[in-house]
Amino acid sequence: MLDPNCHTGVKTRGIGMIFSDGRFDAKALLQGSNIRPTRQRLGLASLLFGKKNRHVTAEALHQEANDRGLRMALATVYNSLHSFTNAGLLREVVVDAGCRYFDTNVSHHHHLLREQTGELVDVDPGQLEVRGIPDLPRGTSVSQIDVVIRIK
Amino acid sequence: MLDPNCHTGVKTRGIGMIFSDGRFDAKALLQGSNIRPTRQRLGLASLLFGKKNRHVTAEALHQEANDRGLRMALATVYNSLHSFTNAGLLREVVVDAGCRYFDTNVSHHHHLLREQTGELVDVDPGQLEVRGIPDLPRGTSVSQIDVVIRIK
DNA sequence: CTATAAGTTTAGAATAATTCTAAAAATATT
DNA sequence: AATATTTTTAGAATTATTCTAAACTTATAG
Repeated sequence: MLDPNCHTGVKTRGIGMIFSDGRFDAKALLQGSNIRPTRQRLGLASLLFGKKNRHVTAEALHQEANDRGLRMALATVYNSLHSFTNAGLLREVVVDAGCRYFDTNVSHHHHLLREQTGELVDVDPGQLEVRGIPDLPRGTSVSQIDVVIRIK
Repeated sequence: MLDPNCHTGVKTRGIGMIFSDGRFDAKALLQGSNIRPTRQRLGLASLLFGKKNRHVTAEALHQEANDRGLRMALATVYNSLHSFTNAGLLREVVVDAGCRYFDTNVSHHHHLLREQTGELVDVDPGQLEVRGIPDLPRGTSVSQIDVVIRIK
């Protein structure tokens, strides 16, 4: 049986971004999505896609970049998150009316939210099933179904 | 079979808030929840609970109140929405990272969101079923499960 | 009823997250 | 190398919301 976390395994993002030593090729990933591999974007891509299934806010990612010595403006983090999202490398998850979360897992899945900490955990759609989708208004179609399990 | 909209029928909010002519007694509702029936709160309660299953933002409700000649500050709308929510008369629905929606249907149910318009429609939990809740971290429990069907 | 206490409303300031602006810097193309 | 295009940036602007403290309303006590 597959590891549930494999849904967004690095491999799903294209070919040629893993070095033989296992390191991650951010440059190939960005170029494969027609995003210029600038210093800032490469740094952010490494932070985001070097590990599995991350959920970040712009603020937190900016902080993390800074902690690693990657100096850049917060606006650049926002710009990059939006570029990555438009390219399909990230998707936004709505779990909080106060700020935006971006998820490196772009395949269909759901979330478990620890309300105390704001921590998000992916839930495999093979495990969690939604049945009984209602009739939709004429001329509309489902664009996405999100399930959020809030725990405390 | 029950009307799905009946879940938050006015009756579920307590006794004594419907006049014999069908009009809605906002004062009794608020008093029953230990909320002082001020002019502003009475006006907002009438707008909110006089009809079934409403989904409002503070801005929109403020606008609506103004249009009906109920003059009040936007801060009062926020205060009232929070009071009502704390009293269990409303619940917040998270479907947008940009602003807060409040739902007059406080019973367990789900939502259909028309992405084009921002319009929310309740989905009865008897109709839509979620199966396969994953194991939770030790010491935690489910506080709520939200399903949002986004349509376009 | 009045006086007093308690709670509410309000305008405007403050905050938080995000987006915008336009000039400087980096990257790509000729 | 020169030029064109795109990106980054600091700081201003915007949006939604919360805070503040003075004025006002409502409730309670005498």
